[in-house]
Amino acid sequence: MADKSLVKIKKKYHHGDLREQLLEAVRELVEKHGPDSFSIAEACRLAGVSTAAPYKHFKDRDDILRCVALQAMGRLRDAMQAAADAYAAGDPRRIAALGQAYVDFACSESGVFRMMFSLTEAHQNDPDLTDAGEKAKCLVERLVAEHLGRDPDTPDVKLRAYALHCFVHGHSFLRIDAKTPDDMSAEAEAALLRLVGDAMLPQHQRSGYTA
Amino acid sequence: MADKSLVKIKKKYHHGDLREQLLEAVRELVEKHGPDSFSIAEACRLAGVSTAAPYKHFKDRDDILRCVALQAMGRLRDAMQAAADAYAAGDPRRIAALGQAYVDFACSESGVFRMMFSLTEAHQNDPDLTDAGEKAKCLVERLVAEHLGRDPDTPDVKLRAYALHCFVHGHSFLRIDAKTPDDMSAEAEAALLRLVGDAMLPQHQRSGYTA
DNA sequence: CTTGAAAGTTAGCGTTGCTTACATATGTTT
DNA sequence: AAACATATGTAAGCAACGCTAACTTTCAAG
Repeated sequence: MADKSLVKIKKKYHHGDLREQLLEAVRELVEKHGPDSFSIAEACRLAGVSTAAPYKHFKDRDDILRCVALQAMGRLRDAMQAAADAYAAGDPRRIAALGQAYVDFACSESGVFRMMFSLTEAHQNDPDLTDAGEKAKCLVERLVAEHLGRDPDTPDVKLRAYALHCFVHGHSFLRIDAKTPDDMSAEAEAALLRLVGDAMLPQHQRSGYTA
Repeated sequence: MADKSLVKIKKKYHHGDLREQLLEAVRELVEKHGPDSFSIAEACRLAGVSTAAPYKHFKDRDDILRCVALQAMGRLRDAMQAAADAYAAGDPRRIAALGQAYVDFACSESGVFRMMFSLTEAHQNDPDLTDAGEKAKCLVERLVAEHLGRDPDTPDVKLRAYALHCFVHGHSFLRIDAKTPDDMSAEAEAALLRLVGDAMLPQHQRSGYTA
């Protein structure tokens, strides 16, 4: 019997760590039941706490989702950074690894990934979220610029970085929606990333790497 | 005072056209309040009907969303077909127009577009929806094959068609999430589509067209 | 006409998000 | 140690929601 929940139910009157435990509970529920059909009440039951308790730590439902999304963006950015760090500057595999990290995150946390991009208008203008998004964009632009051997502020570099983002973003969504052709294999996916990388980053082809 | 609702409230006991009017009401509400925060009850109020009435026409909430999504996919496909038909076979602008139609649909109906791709697992395996998706995919593959002067069943053609789909899909999502760089202008968007088209469809560059 | 199906209604159940009022634990001050 | 302020929990309750059951109205076929 696999109970993989990381949420500990409380023992004492004061939970001690309810805020984090609630976020974790919501994360698990979003992952299990999808972003729409989760309820605060269910998360409370998971944490063994009354349904009014969350409102000592969060403003409302949207605030909880905002925090979960914020944590997720942090994890995504860390994963991308780690993937990029695995290769030296100038190595063309660096960009592919970055994209692969993005896709892998979407697949392994499809619920929260979908949630991150289905937030209400109230969330759209949230400074924390837009900030995290901006940082991720800069990361990609820096790597693309480095890869092309150009300045990150060039319009063309920004456009190419954005195009790559569009691609991995779209592919991520199509994958978790199971709309990718005949359940694409890992090899086919790697080939796809390579094809797009080669097509969008001309420098790629002239380098000495072949992997 | 602009009341753009197309929903007519009922006059007689028997509405006469409740099913379609409900779908229209839901479409408007999804567009106005987002895919998550709409309620059947509100749609009923719009149509001037009791909250129990919808269940004579639909199984449940998910069934309603399924039908709205199905109609939307029809509209999307029509728009893509029309865009493609605007140019002769072999004209490179054809593919760009196809992509532009996809993006335009996403922008003009961002609510339902988002909804189409945030359906529950129950929807994922719905034959009608997967069927509509399959048809759209074939349309793209046919045009890409035609454009490359190759057979639509080539793995490479399918891969390139899928890559293009990923790109426009991702761009659409990023646009309606207002995550596109500095509110990209129409010209910049056209340049983007051209860049990606040129990069992904080598034949493009060798053709005589310059637009 | 009668009658039966189709398509509405009202009433109500259980769940949800959230608020208010109250209870309990913790830490600081005196 | 006593007392208070603060943080954090509970209990009870409201309005809205999705959905069902049972009843009523309309319409069309026989």
